[in-house]
Amino acid sequence: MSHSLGVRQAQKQKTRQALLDAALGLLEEQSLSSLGLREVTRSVGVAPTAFYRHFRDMGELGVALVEEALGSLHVMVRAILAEQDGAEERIDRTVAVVQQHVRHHPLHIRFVARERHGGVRDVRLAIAGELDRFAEEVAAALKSQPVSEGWRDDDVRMLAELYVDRLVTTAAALLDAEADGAEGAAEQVVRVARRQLRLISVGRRHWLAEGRGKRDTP
Amino acid sequence: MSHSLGVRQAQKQKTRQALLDAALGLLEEQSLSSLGLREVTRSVGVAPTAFYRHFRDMGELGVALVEEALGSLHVMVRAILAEQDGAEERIDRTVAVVQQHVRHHPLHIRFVARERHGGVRDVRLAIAGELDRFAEEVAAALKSQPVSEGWRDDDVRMLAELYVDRLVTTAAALLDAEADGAEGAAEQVVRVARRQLRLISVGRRHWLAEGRGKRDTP
DNA sequence: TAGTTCAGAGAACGGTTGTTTACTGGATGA
DNA sequence: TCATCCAGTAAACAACCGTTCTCTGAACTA
Repeated sequence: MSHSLGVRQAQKQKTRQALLDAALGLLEEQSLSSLGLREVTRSVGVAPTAFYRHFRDMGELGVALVEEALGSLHVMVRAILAEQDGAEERIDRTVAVVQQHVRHHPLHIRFVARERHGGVRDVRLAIAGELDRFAEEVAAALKSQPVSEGWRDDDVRMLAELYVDRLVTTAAALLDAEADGAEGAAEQVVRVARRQLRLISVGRRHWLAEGRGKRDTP
Repeated sequence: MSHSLGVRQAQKQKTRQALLDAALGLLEEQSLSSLGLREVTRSVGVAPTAFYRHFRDMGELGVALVEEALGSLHVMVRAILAEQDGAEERIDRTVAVVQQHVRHHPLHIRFVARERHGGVRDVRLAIAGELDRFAEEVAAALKSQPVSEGWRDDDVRMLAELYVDRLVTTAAALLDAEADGAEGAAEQVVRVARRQLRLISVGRRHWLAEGRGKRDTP
């Protein structure tokens, strides 16, 4: 893969990225369905009509932002689950990675949290699809752990979704905590998140002995 | 409390409610920050200026909608937690109540899910405050259960937040499931939610023996 | 009954929006 | 070198927005 993109294509991708960046910045304090095309182009410093050279409408830009924001999740899950430490340490590492991810990409996290149930259909679907893929990866990773021996596949999946939702919620809470002045707020969120994951982990270890059985083996 | 409201006040509250209802309906397919004042009044059939007799701006209407949507949560939690059945049956009842609540007030649920991280600050704060109160009630109810003996207060609170988040997430998922054609989708969401709550419940019962201790009693 | 209050109507304002149409001028490739 | 392509420009459009000001008439109060 050479860097031969041509001056033409290179410049185009440059302004395309500028549009994405400008939109992401403006979306810190409003939602996608209220963000205007002109607002974005004005922020970049190009003519309104230039927008159409890159996106059909704001919805399409939103979908592009989803890929940009959630594409890096996959390397993240691998980084976490590759570790061979104990469950306790892995939980701490997981929360730490989430916290540092929020610190490095606050706007992306904000965007996803906001538009996950937002007013633009295509964007909602894109986020749902991406989170679904993410949950599937987590499920695969969980399944290969010794603790999951004897688990039904859909139970593993159920657990994975529980984890994913918790991580997303934690990320959103961290964002609010770090934004809203209070000093120890972020640390408080981290501590609660750790204990919640730990409790889920405890439930996981006792699932087969106690949680199941009751319904399936009469 | 007599019904002496006066014809004047009665009529005013009537159109105020009409504005709220119309807004809630329009918010099914867009977010609050993109909903226009004129759009709402047009939907009701009154002049745009009449809006100001009831709300300063759309944000204020949004806050009113939050109270309307989340005010009924408190009777809900009491209804669920008042039951004296086993943990298993209580979980099934809880999910059933959530499902029926979603069916009866889909627009309210949609609104809360969407604006919880939406673009209007005051509305976000109102929702956060209401959910906080809700979590506090759940915590109080959990604390009075035998299983919580020996639990630290902030651990109970941590568990309560875990439950509340799960219920909110489940409600939103149910909404999407019932909207998006597929027949068994809602039932699938219900089954997963039940098992997730059950797993958390298992973790809860083994928390003191295994989850704690490790950190606090060396 | 006479005077006051006030929810809602009506018209007008300056400003912003998305989209169309026609254009320019530098990169591109034969 | 020269014709082609195409990212970005410029102007104009009708439609919509939030907000202000003035007015009306029915419900209130004294």
